[in-house]
Amino acid sequence: MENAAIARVFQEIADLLEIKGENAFRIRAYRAAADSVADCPERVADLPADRLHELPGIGKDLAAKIRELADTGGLAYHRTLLEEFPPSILDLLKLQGVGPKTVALLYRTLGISTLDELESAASTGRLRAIKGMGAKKEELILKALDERRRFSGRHLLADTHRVASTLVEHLRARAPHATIEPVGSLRRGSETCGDIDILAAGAPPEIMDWFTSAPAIARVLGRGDTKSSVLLDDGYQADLRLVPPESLGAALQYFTGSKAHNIALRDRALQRGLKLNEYGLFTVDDGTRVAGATEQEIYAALDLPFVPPELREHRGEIEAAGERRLPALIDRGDLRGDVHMHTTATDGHDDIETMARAAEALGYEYLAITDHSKALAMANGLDERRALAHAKAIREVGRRLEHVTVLAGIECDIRPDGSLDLADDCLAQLDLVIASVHSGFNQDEAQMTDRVLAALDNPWVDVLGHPTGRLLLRRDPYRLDVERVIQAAADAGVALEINSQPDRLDLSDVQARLARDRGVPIVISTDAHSHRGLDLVRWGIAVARRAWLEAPDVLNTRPFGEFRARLRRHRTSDARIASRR
DNA sequence: GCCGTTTTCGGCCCGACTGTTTTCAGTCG
Repeated sequence: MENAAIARVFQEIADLLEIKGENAFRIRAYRAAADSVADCPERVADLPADRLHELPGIGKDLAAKIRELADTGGLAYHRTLLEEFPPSILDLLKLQGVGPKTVALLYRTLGISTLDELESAASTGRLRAIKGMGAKKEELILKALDERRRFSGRHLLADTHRVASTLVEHLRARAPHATIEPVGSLRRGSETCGDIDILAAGAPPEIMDWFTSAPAIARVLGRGDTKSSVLLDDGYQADLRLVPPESLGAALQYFTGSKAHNIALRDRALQRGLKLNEYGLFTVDDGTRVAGATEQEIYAALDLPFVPPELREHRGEIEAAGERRLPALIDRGDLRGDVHMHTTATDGHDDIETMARAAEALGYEYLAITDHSKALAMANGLDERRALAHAKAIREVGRRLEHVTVLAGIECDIRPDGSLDLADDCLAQLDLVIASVHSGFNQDEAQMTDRVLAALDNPWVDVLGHPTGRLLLRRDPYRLDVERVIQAAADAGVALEINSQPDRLDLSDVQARLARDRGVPIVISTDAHSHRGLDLVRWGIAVARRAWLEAPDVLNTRPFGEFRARLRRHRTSDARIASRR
C-alpha cells in the first residue's frame, strides 16, 4: 500500500471524527500522522515496527494501524466509522463555508449525506428551517455548490505565481510605499497551491477596497479591515492580510507557514517563555514585545538562523537550524548549464542555434541538445542515422559559438521491455544520453521497475529523465519502486533529473532529497521546447531548494570540464565503456 | 492519539470574519 493511500485513510478518519465531534487533539494526531506518512520518502508499509515509531506523530496505536493497512489493505476502525456515516458525507466537508459541525447538523436534522441532497434542500428553502441557519447561509451553500462544480481546487505553482503577481502588482501600483508580498505555499515553492495569500504592511486602509475591486474578481467572500478574501475568475481564492509595519516579520513568518512548521516554532517559543503570533514574539509573563519587524529577528530570538521558506515544511528544518546545519541552498545563479532541451529536429519550436544562443544569453557555460528518439514517432523522433546527423549539426553550431559549449545529446526512449530505442553504437557516439519513459504507462510496478532498472544498466545512459512520469493535477506517477531506482542510480553513477516543466517537477522534492542522501548525482533541466522554455528552470530550482539541495549536489552547477568528467560514461569503470575509450 | 531537561498524566497554536447569536459558535487559514 502506497504512502498516499495510507495518508488518505488517516485524513478520512480525522474528517469523520470531526463530524462526530470527537476530541480535537485526537483528530490532530490523525492529521499529523497523515502528513508524516505522506512526507516519508520510503514506503511506510515496508518499514519494520521500530522504524515506524521513528516517524514523527506515529506512536503505538498508529503504528499498529499502519501495519494493519499494509497487511490487509484496510482498517477495521475506518470501516466502523464509515458505518456511522455514509462516505459521501465527506464531500460536503469540501464546500467553502461548510465545516464538520454543519455537516453533522445537516445529517442529523435532515438526513442529508450527498451534495445532490444538499442542493435540493437548499434550493427548496428547507435549510433555513434548521435552528442556526438563515437565508444567508442557505445562499452561501448554493454558491459553494456551484463553485465546486466549476473549480476543482489546486493549481500549478507556475500558474499561481502568474496570477498572484498580477494581483500583487495591482496593489503595489496603488500603495507604492507599502510592503506587499505573496506568502503561503507560493512563497514556500510548493509544487501546487490551493490558494493565493498576500500580505501587506504599511498600506492605507483603502487597500482592502483596491483588493476587493481588483480585475478578474468573481466574488468577494469576506471583507474586513485587516483581512479580506476573494474568488478570482479562474478559480483561485485569494486572501489579503494587512498588518502594521512593526509586525511585518511576524506576519510574513506566520502566513508563509507551513502550518506544521509554525506549530513547531510556537512550541519552541513556549519552551522559552515566549508567545508567537502574526503580530510578533512576546513574553508570556507580561506581553513585552521581543521581536516582530523582520523574520530574521524572530528566528534569532528563538536561537535560530533564518530558515528559508522552502524548508518550512516541518521536515527537520528547525532541528537542523538549531544545530547550525541548515544547507546553503542552491540558487538559480549556481547553474552553469541546461542539459535537456528539444529543437525543430523533433518537437521543439526553435533550431539548434536559437536554443544555444538563448542558453548563452542566460549566462550558461554549456548546454545539451537532447531531441527525442524514434519511438516517439508523433514527435518525429530520430532514428540512428538522423541522430548522428543531428549530432554533427549540433557540433557545427558549437564550433561557431565562442562562449558556450554545445553538447550533442539525445532523449532516448526506454522501450516497454527495458531496452533502449537506439543502438548502443549510436548512443556511444553522443556526448550525453538521457533515458526516459514516454509510453506503456500501464505496466504493473514489477514490470515498470524492471524496465527502468534495465535502462540504468545500459552503460551509455547518463541521466534518467523525469523519473516517475507524473503530470501534476492530471496523471499519477507510473507504478514504480522509486527507492530501488534511486539505489540503482547510485550504484551505476547515473544522474536523476529534476525536470522543471511546471506540470512535471519530477523528481519531487522528497524524492530528490532521498536521492541526494543516497549519493545520486542530480541534474536540474528544463526539457525546454522553445528558447523561452529555458526560463522554466526556476521551478526546478524551487524543487531542489525544497529538497535541501546545495550547489555541489547538482551536476550542472559544475564547470564544464568537471561536469563532463562526472557523467557516467566518463567515470565508470564498466568494461563495455572502457573498451570504447 | 502523541509525547516527555518539570511530566507516563495532562497538556496539545491561535486570531479574524461571518451569520444569527443579544454574547457566541462555526469556519478558515
